[in-house]
Amino acid sequence: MVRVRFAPSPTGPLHIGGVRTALYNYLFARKNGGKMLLRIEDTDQTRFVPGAEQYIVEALGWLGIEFDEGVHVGGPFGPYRQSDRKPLYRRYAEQLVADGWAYYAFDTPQSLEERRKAAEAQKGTFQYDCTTRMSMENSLTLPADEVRRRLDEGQPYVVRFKFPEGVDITVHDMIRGEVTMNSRLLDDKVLFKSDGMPTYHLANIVDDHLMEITHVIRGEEWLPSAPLHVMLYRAFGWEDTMPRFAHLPLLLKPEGNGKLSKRDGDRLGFPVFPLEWHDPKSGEVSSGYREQGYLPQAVVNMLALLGWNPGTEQELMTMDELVELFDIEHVSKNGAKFNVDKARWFQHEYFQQLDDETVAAMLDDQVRAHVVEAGHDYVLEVAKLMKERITFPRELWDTCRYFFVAPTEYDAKDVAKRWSPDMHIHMQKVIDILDTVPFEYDAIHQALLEDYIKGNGLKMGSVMNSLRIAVVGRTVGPDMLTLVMMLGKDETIKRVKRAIDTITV
RNA sequence: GCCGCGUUCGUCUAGUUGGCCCAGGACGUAAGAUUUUCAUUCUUAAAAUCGCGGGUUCGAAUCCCGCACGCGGUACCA
Repeated sequence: MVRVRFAPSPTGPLHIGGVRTALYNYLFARKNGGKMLLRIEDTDQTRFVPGAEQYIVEALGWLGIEFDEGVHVGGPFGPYRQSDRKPLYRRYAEQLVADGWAYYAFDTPQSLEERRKAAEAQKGTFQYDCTTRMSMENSLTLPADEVRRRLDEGQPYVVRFKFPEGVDITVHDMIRGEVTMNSRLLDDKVLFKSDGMPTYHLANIVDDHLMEITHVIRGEEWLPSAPLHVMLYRAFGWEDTMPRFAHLPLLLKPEGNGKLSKRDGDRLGFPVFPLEWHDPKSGEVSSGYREQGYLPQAVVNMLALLGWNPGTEQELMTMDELVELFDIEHVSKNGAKFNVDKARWFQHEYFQQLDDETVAAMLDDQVRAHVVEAGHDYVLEVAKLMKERITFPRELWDTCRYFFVAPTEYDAKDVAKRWSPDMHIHMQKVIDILDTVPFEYDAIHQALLEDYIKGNGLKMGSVMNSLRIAVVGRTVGPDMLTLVMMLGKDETIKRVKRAIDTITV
């Protein structure tokens, strides 16, 4: 039975790279008929941000990434929040010490800092490892009774992993193959902090083991510490049930280099967060995909293809199709630069798939927000007609407004281009035609386009676009006569009259 | 510095066992068609000496070695 987990730290809003990690875990679980769980890794009390956990749950819910177990839905392996599991970790740390895999260290942050400074002064770096541990204050160098005494006195200590010297540790990564590192270069990582909380490394291994996780799919930033994790499984004697690892490539900035960071989003004009985030401390607001009007399916599809592809030329996939097609072996090894244009394209594609009724409802909301008087009952018709030129819901009002309110000003450039001095005469003729000819599409088409414009050798582009300026305010929009039919005779004539009176060339 | 990972059109990528690749698709860009306009749509084009340099081979993007560059890690953060 496949069991995977998404294990974010509640230190702020969920980054879009984290969302992708969650998505890949989800796709992998579903594809293999396994379980997906959400575990909150809040072992760093100093970085805890209120609301972050709720944000994570809400964001993933919005995107349709569902969990079988987790902090918000419960489950047989709970609790799923590491702070709620706090009492459990000390025992494991002590077991490691008892078995000789770890030791107590009493070095203060200041003394550690001094060692680092001293090393730096000699152009070296200090690392707490097999070469230095015997010159530090720990249970390896202190007499046993002294260690006992300090512990009994309640002196602050940490538990460090005692990396065996000179062993090659190989991590079998599902995406990268074998990655080998020598323990000589690895440092004695703190497993248990002086505040009584475990570090990521300890908590992660203990919980993954206890929760019977079979596959760990996480960001590439964890690859360097993967050997430590492998060693921990060995030290605990859990190597036979050790999960398989997959380290995902990072999401990079669109320009330049480097990891996509929280600041890049608004600077570059696209969100890096799924949902808008209001920082409780600074009050700073970061935009979110949802608030920008992105459809969750578009975000999911776009994210899925950033670092993975089905091996075919298919690019548009529903969540179900992604589940069906997903294959961790097809995840690429190199980092992917985030591309805003592609994100917009996905959004446009998915917006087009929306029901006319759905789009109409969105439009209706915006119309109500802008127009005081009621009386426009063709919202659905407008939605049908205008949908294809919309990417985001928020564009609805701006591109459709002339269906609901008459223009109050006329685009100067368009006027200069299309409204010739004799246009007042032609527009007056348009009014006459509308007034006398039966108000039907074909009849007006015949009278205006065929008989008047073509019959008199006038320029179609000039006259029709001037009419458009009069009715719309500028030279954009759908078929002119369709628009006129929708607005009705009176409203159209009113608008043309006003244009004649207002526009001076 | 040290360790690790990576490197195919501007971007995301196809290319899994070397020949069907003088490298395919998509986004974006350009041109054209359609539309009375704009957008949509459609067609076409430009765009990668496969990071560089060696090698192996009849033949390499694909295998080997070296180098360069980028990124990640190097915290009592995750």
